Amino acid sequence: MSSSNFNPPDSPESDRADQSNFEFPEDWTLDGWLEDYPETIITGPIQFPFNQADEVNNDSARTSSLLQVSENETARERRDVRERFAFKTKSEVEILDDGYRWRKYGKKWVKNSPNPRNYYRCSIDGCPVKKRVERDKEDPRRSSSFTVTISQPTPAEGQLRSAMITSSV
DNA sequence: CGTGTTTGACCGGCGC
DNA sequence: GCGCCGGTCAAACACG
Repeated sequence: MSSSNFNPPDSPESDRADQSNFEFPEDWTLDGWLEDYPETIITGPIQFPFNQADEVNNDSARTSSLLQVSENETARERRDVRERFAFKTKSEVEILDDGYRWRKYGKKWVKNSPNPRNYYRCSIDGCPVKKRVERDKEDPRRSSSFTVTISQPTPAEGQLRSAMITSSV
C-alpha cells in the first residue's frame, strides 16, 4: 500500500532508504523544532523516554488517552505507535513549519472540549507521520495543545518511546 | 490541473 | 448486541 521514499527532514537520504526501518531522528528535538517561533513558549521538562506510569498528570490529562498505547498492547492489530510528542504552544498559529508537509484529513468536535480537534497526516509519499492539533480549552485565543504522532505500520515489540512537554501557562 | 481543505459518512473499539 | 466515541475516508469544493 505505502511506498517507501519518505525521509525525515534533515536526514540523509542514504540513511533512510527503507521505510520499514523508519526511526524518529534523534536530533529532531522539540527545542530545535520550535526555536524559530519566538511566540512559542515551552516551560515544562522534557521526559524521554516517556513512562506510561506517570503519563496521567495534571494538565496533560487530555492527551493521556493518546499515550496509553504501550507494551501491553502488542496483541492489537492497530497501527503501531512508536514516537509521540505532546506539547502546548502559546501561539495562535496551529501549523508550524516543522519540515513536514501536512495535509488535513479530519476534524472532530470531541467531548469535554469546546474546540475541534484537527487531524493531519504527512503528505510526503510514504511518510508515516500523523499529528493532531487541538486548541487549549481554557484559553482558545492564545494557547493550543499540539500532539505529534509518529507511527509505522508493522507492530513489532511494541515499544513506545515518547516525550512530553507540558507548559505551565 | 495539481494540491490541500471541508465535512458528513463510515468504521471499529469499547463499555454497558 | 447496541450505542457512543474517536479516528479515518472520500467526494465535493477551493485555490494557486
